[in-house]
Amino acid sequence: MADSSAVFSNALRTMPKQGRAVQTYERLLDVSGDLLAEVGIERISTNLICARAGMTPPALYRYFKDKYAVLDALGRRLLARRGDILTLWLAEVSPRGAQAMAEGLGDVLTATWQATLNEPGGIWILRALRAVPQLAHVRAEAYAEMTEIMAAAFAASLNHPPRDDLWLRVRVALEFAFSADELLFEETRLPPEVIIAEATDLLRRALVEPIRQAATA
Amino acid sequence: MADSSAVFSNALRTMPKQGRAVQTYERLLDVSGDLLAEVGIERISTNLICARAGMTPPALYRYFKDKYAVLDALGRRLLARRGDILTLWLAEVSPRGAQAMAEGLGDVLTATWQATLNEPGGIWILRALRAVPQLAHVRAEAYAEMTEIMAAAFAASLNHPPRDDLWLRVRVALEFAFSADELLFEETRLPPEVIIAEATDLLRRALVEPIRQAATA
DNA sequence: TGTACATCAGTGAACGCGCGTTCACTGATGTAC
DNA sequence: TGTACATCAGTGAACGCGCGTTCACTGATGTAC
Repeated sequence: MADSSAVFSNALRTMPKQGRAVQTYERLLDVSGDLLAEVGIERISTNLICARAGMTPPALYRYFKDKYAVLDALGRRLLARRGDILTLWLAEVSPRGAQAMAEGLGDVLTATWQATLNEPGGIWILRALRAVPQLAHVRAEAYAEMTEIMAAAFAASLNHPPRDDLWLRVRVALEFAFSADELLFEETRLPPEVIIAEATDLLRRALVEPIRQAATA
Repeated sequence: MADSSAVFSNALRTMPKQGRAVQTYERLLDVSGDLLAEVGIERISTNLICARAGMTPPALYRYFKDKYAVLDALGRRLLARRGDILTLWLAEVSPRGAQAMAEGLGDVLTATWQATLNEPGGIWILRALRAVPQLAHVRAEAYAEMTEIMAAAFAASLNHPPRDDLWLRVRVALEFAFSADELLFEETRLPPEVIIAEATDLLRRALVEPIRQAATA
């Protein structure tokens, strides 16, 4: 499912070839995620990452061109996982029509949230991607791609509503949906199920129903 | 309108007293915003801010306890301006009922977006507030407060729908609404009016209509 | 209105520290015969 | 199956630079009489 050209940026130096190297590579990313949560984007450093990973700096620079390449790879890895969830879900549910999609909305929101929860520093990676100018394009491209996939799935499962309108509607809905993630991490006084239920309800009203109406009108 | 306890954090060292000092203080914040957009949150530095502002570091440390106090103040200033817009709008429109609020939704979205546009580095300030652990609470508190105000206005102008449900609905809607800002800055291929119209439509369906139904049911 | 003094606003120069990154190297793993 | 060699994976130690912050100071503004 994961397209390797999306997962690995060209900012990488050497691809890990041996099993041991792959472990090192993944470990550096995991540690980076943890540190992003602990010390934040403007305190994290390559030296710190290496120390925490039990390695020396040249080990990092073997795989990553520079500091931003680490964050770039970290972001792509998480976005690819989130993207896979959406793609899998669409493949499963979109042949069954808009009704099924409306009903499954809560599931996919939950699954996406869980993927971010399971990723070391998950939410902090998403936030860093937004806040660092050098990395913003990674998020932008991933979201544009997801919009494309989702709009195509909607168009296919309905009576072909106007293409551009649909694209924009899906784009806005996707942005709304992913901002629910943010809420889930921030608003910890409320149980996640309640927040997800609420967000799902809003999205259903906002996205799915209008499209169904447009299709049957 | 602006509550000074919200605008000025206690991380400030000395309050500016003379007119010249106020100018210096505001100038440091403006420059910080610009630099946030130019070099990003993890490249900005106190030395850089001072150099760009045509001052020396001790001038900055006269007013700000440390580097985070600058970003804290910068964030509070922008959030206060955005909050004022919401408060003013609610005061004007909420006495005229839910219908008027639904109709004015596009206006307040536009005004909030404009406020961020006019602020040096506006969108980058919002992003930085999210991405830096030490600052995240500033945004969280401001949004919680806005939710309170907005929920109160809705409750007052309707037949008192259940308090907790309403709070959550408004909280989610607010998060959605502010994520539209992000979209406006990111998706520059589309004209802003189109994005705002779309976001407004989704929010109307998501927030205002359900509450009206709940109130009349 | 002028002067003496107190307070406010900013400068010049530097501090120690950790940053991102690299050089020259050693040890571990895979491959050919 | 054993050995020789090539390639891959990582280490040790350090570099120059800019970071956040401070000390002791000078100049600008306000205030009392």
